[in-house]
Parts: sequence; structure tokens; C-alpha cells
Amino acid sequence: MSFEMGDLDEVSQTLKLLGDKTRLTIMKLLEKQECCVCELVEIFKTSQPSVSQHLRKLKDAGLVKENRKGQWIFYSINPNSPQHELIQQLIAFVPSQDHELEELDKKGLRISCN
Amino acid sequence: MSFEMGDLDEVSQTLKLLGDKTRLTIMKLLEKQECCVCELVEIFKTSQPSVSQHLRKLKDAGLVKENRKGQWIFYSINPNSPQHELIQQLIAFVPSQDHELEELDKKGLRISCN
DNA sequence: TTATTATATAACTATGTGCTTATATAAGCA
DNA sequence: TGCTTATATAAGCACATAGTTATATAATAA
Repeated sequence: MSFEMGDLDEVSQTLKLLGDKTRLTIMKLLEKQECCVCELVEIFKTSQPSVSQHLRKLKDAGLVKENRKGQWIFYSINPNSPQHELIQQLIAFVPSQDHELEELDKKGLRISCN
Repeated sequence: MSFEMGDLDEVSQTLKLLGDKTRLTIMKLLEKQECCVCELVEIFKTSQPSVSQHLRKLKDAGLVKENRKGQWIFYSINPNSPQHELIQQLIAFVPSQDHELEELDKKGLRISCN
């Protein structure tokens, strides 16, 4: 077998987490590159606490990790999650969300720390 | 690409449906063979209405289909669902639930219509 | 026909979820 | 030191969800 067999509870918990359109889209966005909270707030046109709460659920489940850079906190996929392979396969079914990041670029709202 | 790209809403809706342990297990059981409601009631040790309501959600989403045989109604995976490929891939991560059906056999509770 | 078995549906309830507003924490800047 | 920006957390509310009990429908058997 090419992947670890998941535990039933862990698999259903992961599906429940990604059974939310916002969180599923976040994971798809992070597939390509890390994002900070304010970028996601802009993309989802929702409140900052709402985005933070979604990110916390993903982080509590170990699906993403955070990386502070100055005043910003960047989130990225955690490749060491036991659920990583499942997630990769799932988000392969989600259409690309790159246009959202391109929109941000056009508005000059991308955050870059080098 | 070896599969149809899903619509974002349809994918998240499917994940939400299978983000429930009972429904995820039902889909895993049906992967191997059709089951009738009373078998599932026995397996999940829950009420008959509870199982019926889970099955209705799966049927409303087009993930399963029903087939009446006399007084029993057998449910099976709907291979024509647009979500079929996604479902197949994700239930591959769920451990086999065959032991549940074997238990039923031992107790003489399997329903067979020939 | 009546009784029994299998399943579905409706109404209710308890719990969970996602959002909002308000506030706290933390980093950077004047 | 304030002031601003970015993020997190807490509390409250509206709505969704999964279970329960009671009842309806449908098939079968006596």
C-alpha cells in the first residue's frame, strides 16, 4: 500500500474539518504557498476573528503550522501531519484558488517578508 | 488528469457528509456489498430512525441508491455520482469494516434475498 | 382481514458550529 | 513612551446537526 491506513476517528475528524468551504479553500491556497491571516481575511471578505478561528481549528488538528515573521503570522501546510497524504489527495479534487492570490497581487495586498 | 475536477461547493458538501463517523462507516461498508437498514441498525447499535436519517442524507446527495427487495430496502454505493471518484479515494483511507459484517454473520443476522 | 416486520417521516431536544462584537496580546514605529 | 497594525481569544447569538420518541407507510404472513 502506498499510504498509511488512517484511524477511523482521525479520518472522519479530518473530513469534518475540511467539510467547511472556508477551511477547504484555505488548505487549497496553502497547498501552493504560505499565507498570513490578513491575506486570508481579504480573500474571504470576512472578519479577522473568523479567519483566526478557522486557522486555530486547522492548527489544533495539526494540519497547518504557523511561522511568525515580524508582526505577521504565516500559515502553511504541515507536511508531517499523519493526515497529510489524505489531505493532499482531497485537495486535488478542489479547483485551483490561485486567482484569489492573483487578485491580491493586483490590489497590492500581498505580504512578503524577505 | 485521471479524474473530474470537482466543484468547490460539491467537494466541501461531500466532505461534510462523510465527516460523520456513522456515515463514513456506512460508505466503507457499502464499498464491499449492499446492506439493508436493519443490518446497519445492528452494526451501529443505534435506533432505526437514526440510521434511516443518515441514509437519507447520503441518498439526497446522490452518494447511495436504494433497492427494495420485498420488505427490505438495500442500500448501495451509487457509482454514477459525480462524487464517486472522490469518495473512492477517501474511503481507501478508512480501515476495513468487514469485521462488522462478519459479526452479523456469526449472529445469523445477515439478510439475504435470492 | 388483522398482526407483524421493515422502513420512513415528523416533532422535539440537546449539542455543536460559525459568525459577530469586544477585548487582549504582541510587534513595529514615531 | 505612546500609537498603530496584526493576530488571538472570549462571550454571545443564530443556526445546523444528530439523536430521541411517536407515528405513518409498506410489505408479508396468518
